[in-house]
Amino acid sequence: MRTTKTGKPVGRTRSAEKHEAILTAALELLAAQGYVRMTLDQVATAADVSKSTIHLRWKTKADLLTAALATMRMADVPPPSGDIRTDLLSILKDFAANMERVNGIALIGTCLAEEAHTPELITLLRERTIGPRRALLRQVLEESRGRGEIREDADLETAVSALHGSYFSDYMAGRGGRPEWAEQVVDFTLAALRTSD
Amino acid sequence: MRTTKTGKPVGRTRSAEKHEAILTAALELLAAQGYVRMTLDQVATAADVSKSTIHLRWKTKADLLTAALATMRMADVPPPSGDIRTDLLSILKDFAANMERVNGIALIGTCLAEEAHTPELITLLRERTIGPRRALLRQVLEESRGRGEIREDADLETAVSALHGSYFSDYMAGRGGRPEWAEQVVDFTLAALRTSD
Amino acid sequence: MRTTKTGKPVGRTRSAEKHEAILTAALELLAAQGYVRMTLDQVATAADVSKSTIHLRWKTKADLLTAALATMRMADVPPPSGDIRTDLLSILKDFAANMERVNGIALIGTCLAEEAHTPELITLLRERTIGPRRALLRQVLEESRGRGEIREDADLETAVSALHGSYFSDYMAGRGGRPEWAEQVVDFTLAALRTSD
Amino acid sequence: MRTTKTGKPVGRTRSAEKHEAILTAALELLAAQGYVRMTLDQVATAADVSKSTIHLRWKTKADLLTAALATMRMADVPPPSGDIRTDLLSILKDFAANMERVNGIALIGTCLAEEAHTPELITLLRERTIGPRRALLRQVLEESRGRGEIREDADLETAVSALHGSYFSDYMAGRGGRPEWAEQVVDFTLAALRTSD
DNA sequence: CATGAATGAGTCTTCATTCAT
DNA sequence: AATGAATGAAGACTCATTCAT
Repeated sequence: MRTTKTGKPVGRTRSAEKHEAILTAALELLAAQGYVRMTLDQVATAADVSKSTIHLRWKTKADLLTAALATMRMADVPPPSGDIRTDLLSILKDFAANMERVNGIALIGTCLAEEAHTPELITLLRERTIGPRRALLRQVLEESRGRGEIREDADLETAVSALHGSYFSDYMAGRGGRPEWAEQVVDFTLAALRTSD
Repeated sequence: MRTTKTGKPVGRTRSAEKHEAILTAALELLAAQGYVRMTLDQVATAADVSKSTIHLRWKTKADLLTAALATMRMADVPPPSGDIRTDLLSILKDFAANMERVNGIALIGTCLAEEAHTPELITLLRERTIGPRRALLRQVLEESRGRGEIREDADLETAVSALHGSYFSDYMAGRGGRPEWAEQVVDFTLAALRTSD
Repeated sequence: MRTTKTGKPVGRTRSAEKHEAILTAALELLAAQGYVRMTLDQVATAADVSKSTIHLRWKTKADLLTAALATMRMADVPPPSGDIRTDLLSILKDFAANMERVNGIALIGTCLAEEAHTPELITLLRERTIGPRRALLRQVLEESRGRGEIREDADLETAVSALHGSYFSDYMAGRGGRPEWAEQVVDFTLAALRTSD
Repeated sequence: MRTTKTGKPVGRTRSAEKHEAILTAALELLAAQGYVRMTLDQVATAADVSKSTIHLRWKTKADLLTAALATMRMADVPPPSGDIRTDLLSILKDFAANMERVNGIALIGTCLAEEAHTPELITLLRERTIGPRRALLRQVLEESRGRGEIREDADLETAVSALHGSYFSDYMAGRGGRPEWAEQVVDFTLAALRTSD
């Protein structure tokens, strides 16, 4: 963008509200409709913007949706308490809440389904949400191991996969949304990890 | 195949072949392209059939895909050996092989993404593949518990979710396809379940 | 196209009327609007056909217009009389009549303007109309030379260009459509060619 | 360039540069793309100006292109030598050179194709380039006739059309760009015009 | 004056579905 | 039963033009 000598941008400035409204609408519609079914018309209407305004900022539909996904970020998790059970629970409950808030299952479904055509989607999801979430879990486990609460030779990565993955297996099996889920999987995991004394 | 009273197959032999060819093509394309991207033209071409022939048997695209998904069945798993570790491994490895063979992740992604528009898809998947697979796992665990190898109060359903779900978490995290996966998650699970003595 | 054993085409047969109506409409609109301005909607409406029907037969707009141009053919010119002046006149008058009937100037203009983007157009025009027309003229000249009415060393190709080209120069100069044109250019040409004795 | 009474250039020097840059870019793009295909964005980019700056000076696309065409002028032809053959050749060669330099065929094609929608274009072309070029030719012929080298009753206008028009016929026939063209058509024309003695 | 944002109208093309043979 | 033609309803993207800064 060109600027004047004083650094002020020349011409009319791009509306930040519109920008955000578009991305928000796009993300919601992506979750609700899936990549292909979602139309730019819908986004334009939802964001109260003309279709051309969207194209002005993102050249293609794929670009828009990539940008929309890139805005996704994990919500903040309370700081670790030092108690492994408490901390794992708090991460998983936040995870579940997040998934429900943004219709995460559908979003993930779309990204998986689109992998062959638009691989950026699942990559972004991985970087922005899946990776960080798993990292949080792993960190709690490592610290606990540092405190000697967990067996030295425990396979923490597998523990993370169990904690995180059981959510999806449950959803697919039709037992998603159970409030006990977090407690159950945490206790199960701890049983596998704890130093046997 | 239907037969007449005399045992001779009814006239529409040719039709039955087409029937199957269509369903097979539809399933493959569903996994490869996703629900919306897959077109009836593609199915028709792949099945070497006219588009009208498809519509003759299934009124709509959704009907066809529902039928296609309904044909999915778990491949046969070797009979239980009685050793819990062996049996769980054999089930999980068969599961992973299956997923790769039919591009299962993409298929599941599509069904999840489409849940709002075509809920039959995920339902079918659940009934035909997810449910049975989980049932197999559960059965092995229960029998082992019957033999006293597993704690009486063990949460078997959560164990199943961990075994099954870790596959998805791994995939999403970009660590799918690892051959060690099955061993690792089985050993992790057994550590949680075994009677501590 | 697949056919039955008896050679009869299978399924509904493609309407020859529609086919022709589309091509006719396309050619007319091409002349009236030019390549880019002409829309498939206009063609569909003019031919009383759905847009999809057009796409069923021609994959793209360029394909359609190429096909439309390819249908162009010179109208029939009366058989040569043996008198050079009569024959040249008859060819040129037919040429002028044709040009007016199909709005040839606009058509040629479009093909020239599109040369960079759709070179097939001018090529087709050349093969179907310009080339044959010039060939007719040349043939009359050659036969006349054979009869000794024209100088042996006369540059017939240049004569053809003068006869044919003066039409365009006149049009561009704003003196198109003059009924005397043909006589004048023929007499001029003959003056250049005749054996001086 | 305009100047104040004191001879100092008027303030909008910068503006005048832009003005010219726009017109130049427009003319080039008109020849390269044709009326409809050429976009104001392309012009703006080529002229290093914003689209709005264009609209500030010309209300519509048609206005701009009309103005652009109006800037066209024949390049200067060397002063007549008094020898008819030499002078005709020099005019025609300059003509051909011009046509190639500005992609004149495409430009003319566009103007002809657009005649129905934007008749100003061909009118301008006629006034600025075709007319003057033909006038040059005619003048040489008339002077030659004045010197008695050409028959009194010769049809000079037709001669001009032959000289000028053969260029287009040749181009359309696929024999454009031949260096001999000018000589051939001049000699042909002179053969028709010369006083037979 | 000059710029960039914003937009509405329009265009080609695709596709599930219905018709005619 | 099976085929291919025909279609209406969309959808992504483009562009001349108008606004706001």
